[in-house]
Formats: sequence, C-alpha cells, structure tokens
Amino acid sequence: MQSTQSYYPKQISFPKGQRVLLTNNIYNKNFFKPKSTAEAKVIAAKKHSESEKRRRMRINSQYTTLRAILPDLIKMDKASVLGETVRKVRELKKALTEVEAACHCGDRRDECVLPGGVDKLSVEQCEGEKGGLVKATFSCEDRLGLISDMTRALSCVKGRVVRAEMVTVGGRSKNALWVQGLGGGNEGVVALKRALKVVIDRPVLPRNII
Amino acid sequence: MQSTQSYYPKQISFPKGQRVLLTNNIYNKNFFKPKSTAEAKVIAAKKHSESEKRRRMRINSQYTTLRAILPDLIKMDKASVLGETVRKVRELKKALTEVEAACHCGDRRDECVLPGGVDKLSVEQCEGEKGGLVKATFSCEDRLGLISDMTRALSCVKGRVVRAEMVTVGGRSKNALWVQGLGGGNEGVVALKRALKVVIDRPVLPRNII
DNA sequence: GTGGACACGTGATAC
DNA sequence: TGTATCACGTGTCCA
Repeated sequence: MQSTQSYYPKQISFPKGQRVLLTNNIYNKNFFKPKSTAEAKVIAAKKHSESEKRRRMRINSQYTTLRAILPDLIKMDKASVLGETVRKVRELKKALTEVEAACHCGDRRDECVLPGGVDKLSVEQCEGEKGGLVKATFSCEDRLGLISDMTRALSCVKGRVVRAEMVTVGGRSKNALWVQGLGGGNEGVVALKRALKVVIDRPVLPRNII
Repeated sequence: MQSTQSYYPKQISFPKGQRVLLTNNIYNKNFFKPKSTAEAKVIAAKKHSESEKRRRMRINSQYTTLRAILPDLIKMDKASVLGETVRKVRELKKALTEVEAACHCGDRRDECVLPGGVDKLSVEQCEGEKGGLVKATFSCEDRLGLISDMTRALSCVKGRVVRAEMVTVGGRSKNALWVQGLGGGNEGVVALKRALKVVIDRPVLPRNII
C-alpha cells in the first residue's frame, strides 16, 4: 500500500524529459519522453530483481553449505541453522582452548615439553639463580640404560641434580635436568654438555624384551 | 509494479461498505459477506507481515551474534558473514582434530598419559604376555627421592623393571612400570602394589632448593 | 547515475 | 484449519 503510494507519484506524475521545442513540446513532455523512461524503468526493474535474485542465491548457497557442515541438521529453517552454527562455533572454540591448555600445545611450540623428532641438546645457566644453577635439556631416542648413562655422565662432571623432568613417549625421550655444583665458570657447562652429548649419541641397543 | 497490479484488484477494486438489505441473500452474498472477508484479509495480511517481520528479526539477530563471534568481521554483508562462518567452522574443526591427534587427548581420556590431580595406583597382569609381565601405573606428588624409593620398593619385591615411562609436569608425577620376575601367582602383584602404595603415601618433604 | 545491500509486504506452500 | 517458512519483486539508502 505504502509502496504503491510512494512509487507511482515518482514514476509517473513527474515527466522527466525536457528536450523542448523540436516541434511540439507538449507531446515531447507528456507522452514521448515518459514512454522511454517508463521502458527504461521496466528494464531497470528487471535488472534489479535479477540482481536481487543472485544475491539471494549467494546467501542460500551458504546456508546449504552450513547445513552440510553441521552434523545431522539437514532439515532446519534458516534461523535455527544460524543458531546452531553459533552454538557449534562456540563449542569448537571452547574445546580447542581447553585441549590446548590441557596439552600445553599451541603456545611456545618451540618450548614444547614433549620430545622432538631429532636429537637436541642445550645447556645454559639459569639466570637470577644463586649458586650456579644450570639447566640441561636434551631429546634423544629412548633406550635401556639411558638413566644409568645420564647418572654416570653427571657424576663425571661432579654435578648434582636438584630437579628433573623426564618424558618418554613413542620411543622418544626428553629430559630436563637442573644441575648444581658445576662451579662458577663456563667450564662446568661445557663439560656437562660434552658428557651429555656422549650419552645422546650412544647407539640404541635393540630391545629383546617387550 | 507487478505487486501493485495484483494487489489493487483484490483489495480496492471491490467497494466495501454494502450493509444493505438483510432480507436479500443476493446482497448478502455479493456485498455484505465480501466486506467482512475483505476486512479479514486486511487483518490477516497485517498478521502475516508482522509475523514475517518477527522471522526476519530472529534471523538478523543471529547474524549480529555471528558477527560478534567471528574475529574483526563486524562489517560484512550477509553472504560474506556466512561464508566466513563456514571457513571458521572448518578451520576450528581441523585445528581441533590436529591438536587432539598431536597430544593424544580426546580419546580414551581415562588412559591419559599425563599425571592426574589425585594419587592413583593400579597393578595388573599384562594379558597375552609370557613370563608374568605386570604393569604398574601410579600418579603422585613429585618429590626428591621418588625414584630412589621406587627402586627400593621394587628390589624389596624382587621385581625387575623391563620398561618404564615417567612423566613429571606441574609438580605431579605419573609413572608406568613394566615389571617381571614377581612369580606366577597373585601374591607378587599384591606385594608390589603394597610396596608402591608406601612410596606414594610418603609425605613430600619441602624443597629447599629451587 | 549505477550497482550493491537491506527491509518490506506479499503469494505460495507445507504441515 | 491456521501457522510458519520461503522466494519474489520492490523501495530505499549508500558508496
């Protein structure tokens, strides 16, 4: 109702063309020019509706994609599809943050507590620690006698382990040792690193016992 | 254009007020009754359009929610919002499965390799293993001397550790020991469990060294 | 002035 | 039956 009232006055009541005085400006004004603008309007309206149809198709194709992604929600009205999508996104976000927090993954991957696939070794002074605390981190193939070898290497350099974290998973072992009593200088660190390198590089004997 | 053509004939072209001649059923049929149905049509149309408006609002509120959830996509047309939502859902799904696979979480949570928050102890025969292999799993507070205590407990029951997995994280320690040589019966299992329980229940001495 | 995006009212359809 | 959902054409605003 309102649309018709506002539409017709604009389209018909105001004839546009004012190309005056060819022969008769009355005809030119009231009949000739309005006819062509009316035709143009029809064409424009067709273009408009077709464009709007394409827009609707774009949106609706995304709805079908969404219905395909969401588990067994094939038949659902648009509002419910969107609502369920919101629920799903929130659920996935929450699950992701939870599992990342639980596994200590996703942040500082270079400091991952799980063993890496290649052998690594780093020995460094713990800053801000009195008494020359040194942290040694290394990753290697797990094997029988690994702890014995580590203990022997530590006793050789006269270090004392005050804290240790050891992870063995999938046949790979990662260990972090906090060692004290190596002496203040750099020699102790170098000696510890050399000793541990021998431990890491020792070949793995085949396990004859499961 | 088309709507006006189809609208006016139905609603306006039929003059309304004809409340004449109650005795004449011709009028009753052709004028009186159409008036009430025309009124009813208007009311129904109003109801219809309002209902449709509510539906649109439901859908649009979900769009705003979606725009709020998706990161910095505040200004986007509906089709793009849906497309971005699809992308986000797929990305989250993929990230979740990847991180679950990488951390071995999400499946068999009761067999999680990470230490639990409460002390636990289980000792059981490994099925299908010759030679009486026993697997002992326990979770406890980490402390200095834990490994020594474990070693002593194992030597007391005359068991031989053929494989071990040890995890210490966040001050909690989880250990899995595969022990052989306890004897065929159930007594060895019970003895090992009792010995390990002593280890677990031993109070944690305060760490005087970081 | 041209096209894109949106809201609106309406007819059609399914339950 | 009414009730809810959808597609459509249109008016309107904006860049």
